[in-house]
Amino acid sequence: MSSDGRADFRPPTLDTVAAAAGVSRATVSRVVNNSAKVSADVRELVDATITRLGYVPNRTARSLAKRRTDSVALVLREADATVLADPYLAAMIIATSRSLVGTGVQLVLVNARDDPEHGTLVDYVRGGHVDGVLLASMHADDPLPRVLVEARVPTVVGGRPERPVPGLAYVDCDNVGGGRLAAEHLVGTGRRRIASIAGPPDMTAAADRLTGYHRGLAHAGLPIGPIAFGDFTRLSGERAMTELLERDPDLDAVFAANDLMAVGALRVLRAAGRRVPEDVAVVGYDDVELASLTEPALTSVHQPVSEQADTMTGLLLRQIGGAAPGDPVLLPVELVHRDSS
Amino acid sequence: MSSDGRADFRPPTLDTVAAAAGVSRATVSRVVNNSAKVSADVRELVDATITRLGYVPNRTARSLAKRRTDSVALVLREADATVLADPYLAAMIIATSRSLVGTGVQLVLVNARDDPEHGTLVDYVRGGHVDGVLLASMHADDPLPRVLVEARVPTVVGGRPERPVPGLAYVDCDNVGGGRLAAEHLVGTGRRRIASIAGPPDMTAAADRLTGYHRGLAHAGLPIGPIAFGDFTRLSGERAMTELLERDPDLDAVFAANDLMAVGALRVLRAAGRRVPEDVAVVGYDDVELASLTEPALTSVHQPVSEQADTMTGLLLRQIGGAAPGDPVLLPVELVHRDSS
DNA sequence: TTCGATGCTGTAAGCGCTTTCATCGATCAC
DNA sequence: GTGATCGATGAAAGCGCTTACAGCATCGAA
Repeated sequence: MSSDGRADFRPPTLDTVAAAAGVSRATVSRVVNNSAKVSADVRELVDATITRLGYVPNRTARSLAKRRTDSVALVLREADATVLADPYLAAMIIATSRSLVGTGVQLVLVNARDDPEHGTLVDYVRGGHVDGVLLASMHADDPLPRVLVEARVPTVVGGRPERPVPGLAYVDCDNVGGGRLAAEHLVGTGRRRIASIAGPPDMTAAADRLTGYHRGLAHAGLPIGPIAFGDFTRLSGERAMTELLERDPDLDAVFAANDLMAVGALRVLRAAGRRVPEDVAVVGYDDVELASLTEPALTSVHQPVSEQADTMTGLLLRQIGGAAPGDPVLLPVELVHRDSS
Repeated sequence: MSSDGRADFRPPTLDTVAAAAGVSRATVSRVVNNSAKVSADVRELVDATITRLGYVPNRTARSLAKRRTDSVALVLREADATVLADPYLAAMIIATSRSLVGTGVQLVLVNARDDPEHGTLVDYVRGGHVDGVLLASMHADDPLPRVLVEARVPTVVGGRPERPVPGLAYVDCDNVGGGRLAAEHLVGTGRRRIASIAGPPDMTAAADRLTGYHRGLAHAGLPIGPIAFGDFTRLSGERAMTELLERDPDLDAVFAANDLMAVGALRVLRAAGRRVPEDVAVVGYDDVELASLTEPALTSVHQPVSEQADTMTGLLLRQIGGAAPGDPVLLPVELVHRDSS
């Protein structure tokens, strides 16, 4: 009665197949792995037995024997759900998943900030359940990349780490260039009192965009307008925009460090009776799908998410294969002009 | 030279620790697993040795020995990126990830439609790299749930499967109720020529919403208005709305089976010179964040994503623990009234 | 005929961990 | 003092697979 529950069920193993086919385990293994040195008839026999028995190799056992799991972790370093709701991160997850298709490598999603102890993640990773780690959404003070490198875990970071870690590969988008692009665009369309909603200063992406934006203004000989900081959420964008309007009611443009905050700005501007783009031009960043759906549609700096994901997984897999980490990669961005500017 | 690459690096094992501490492997294992029968001083000694050596247990080996991986797969059955861009799915991924935090169970993300052969996924899952499977975004003809149940893989489906599979647990939201809610709301606000943008008929969520919508209209004694089908993408929503306007230029309301399509409808309506909600009321479905960001903000049927994810993982973990699959769960939905209706 | 290739196949030693079972003092009741 | 009991530890047998290495025909060349 209680003995036929699924707990007792055991799928066929290599031994089962070997016994049924009258060959050795090794031979079956060779057939399964398409190893060359098996005669045609034996291979056929074994194949037949495999399908007859419905045998499926046990990946865990294989991993143990080969010391390789064929899976990589994507770890997101964000504390709360609000930030995780950022469509850019979602896009990153999906893109990463897609770029792994066909490689036989599986994606393990790890939300690390949520772990009770900090050590857990490193232990997990070092515990050998994944061959390598993709790191996204990092903050400046994060010790993780260094720890991983020291533990000799193949690692690729999405975005530039705060300070260089020797032997750490990363793939960044040209945030400085993007910020500058935004500034130049606004200047180029005649705006002169440009404000900015910056992202959290502890994230290099945010800092770099701000730097680029400053350079763009400086290059045009314009003074740096008021700046308010947000945390990449829409709500923080609304707060920042409100603050900016108070500080300079006559501003004629605003550059937000991501689209979500730009959307917040759009709302506040509308509520304050400003017309976009007539009175105030708005430029966002990321170019998530949302940007094309707002009213007016948002001009935004496009990030090549898929390309970034592809590059990251490519570097990681090469590293897992034994190659050196390789140099940092910087991907170009471009401005997508829509109705808000 | 070439012999000190990372390929040759081997982290300490149980044996290493045992030898260093002068005890047996078994004892170290007991300490690591907090098994009770270890004397205090030995435990202390072993703990010290562990930290000194920086030992981390190898999860793969443990999995093999315990026949348990402590990870589950979330498989998404969608072919192309467009559909995967649906924020509802993204929310589902994040929510699932979050609901697993603290359980010690890892999430493996599998995008199954992309696999070259259809069999691969089943093999992967049966291959024992995961203890169970969460299935999302399923289509009617999908044989996967039945296959999984037959292979005795603990499985929980998100959404109602097309036809009942004995021994298959699923967690659905009340789509019939939601459709009805939408219809009643529109009727209740005086709309009489109500059209609908339905989702793909091969997904039960879409079909059920349509059913509920029909019932709501029937209950109010209203005729069923024109219906156009989309595939849950915004573009398909635009196409559908265009078609509906042609078929009935005087319609005064439209119910879309998800928010993305509702957004598409909003655009087309605006382009056609209809005011929302004055001329045409619009109701969406899912209540993703986007719904509150459109202009006008979208009335939508709210789906309890987090609750669904929590329930699914709960059921799955129980099932992995040996419990019976349990009865299907139906979660209630509610209408969130905003400006578009 | 003999020897060395050559090509398959089997043997067996791991991979690093868990867990049962046996062992061995120490403790206790009598 | 004796046997029963108990708690802590070790020995060893797996978990299911890979992969040297060895063995054994078979074949061609000398």
